[in-house]
Amino acid sequence: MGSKSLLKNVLRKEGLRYTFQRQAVWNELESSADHRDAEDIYLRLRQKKIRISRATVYRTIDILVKNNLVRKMEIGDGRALYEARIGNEHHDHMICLDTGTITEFYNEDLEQLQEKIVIEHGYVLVRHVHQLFVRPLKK
Amino acid sequence: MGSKSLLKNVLRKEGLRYTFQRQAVWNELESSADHRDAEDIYLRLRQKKIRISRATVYRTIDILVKNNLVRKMEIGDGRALYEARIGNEHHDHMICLDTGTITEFYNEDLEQLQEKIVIEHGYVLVRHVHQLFVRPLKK
DNA sequence: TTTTTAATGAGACTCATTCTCATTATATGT
DNA sequence: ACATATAATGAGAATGAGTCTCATTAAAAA
Repeated sequence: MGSKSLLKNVLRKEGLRYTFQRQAVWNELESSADHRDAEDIYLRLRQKKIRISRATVYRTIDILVKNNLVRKMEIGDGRALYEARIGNEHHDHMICLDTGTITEFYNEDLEQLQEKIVIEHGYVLVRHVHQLFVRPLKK
Repeated sequence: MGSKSLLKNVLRKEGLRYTFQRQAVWNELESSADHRDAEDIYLRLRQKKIRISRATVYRTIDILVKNNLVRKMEIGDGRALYEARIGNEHHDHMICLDTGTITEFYNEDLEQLQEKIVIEHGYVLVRHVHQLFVRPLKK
């Protein structure tokens, strides 16, 4: 409900129409905290008997990303993963090379340091990508 | 010369043969400090009348990346850019959204903070991706 | 309701990268 | 040196994520 009007507001603000396909994509992303790729969302919706095409999934995700409802992360294997931003403050990712496990982290000092570095170079920070590729610490 | 034996050593260590195509790719990357993509390297080599195929360029780059002679960075538009690591300490990148200018930066505090965060989560840091997307600071 | 115009779907297309496999070249053993 | 075994290469086909086209469908304005 709240999320329904959230999407509606975004679409209205952008002068776009509210369709059940757009709602379905948003529901799908919003209903799990996972990092999912476009194909995965497409297949799950089809599985749920929702009539939608790949093109619409991609087009809708673009709208959601542009309006900060969804965050995009490129994992380096050619795919992009998406996660809803709902009740989900900013964080970065730690990716385990052994298991593929993705751990979210947030560190205020890190955030401030980035801002500082950028300003020293005469820029303002718009967004950043910060991924730590790790392995389990063995004793 | 020094870089010739550098490559030879890497290939020997990996049990791979030394070929002029592999040398050519390494020369190309090593001779400029730029961030280049595979197609760019391929075209430049062909232009220099060196007989090589795209497949070999990609295959060679993989070897160089795996052996830390070259660093790979994904810029988010589907391509990957490469830069030689020679005489080139670790650094991260600041990418200007207005001009596409890539500025390298390095900050020791940042590096240490990353290590600390990772260890707190029970991991060791293997590598990281840190890109700051920025815009010029207007007065 | 009717009308206008945006959104959708199916599949063609793009573009970076990877794969295949017949041919070529390296390096090892003699 | 020379033959031989086998790794590397090249040409182009294949892949795969994502984008585009355009005829059809459906919002929502009137």
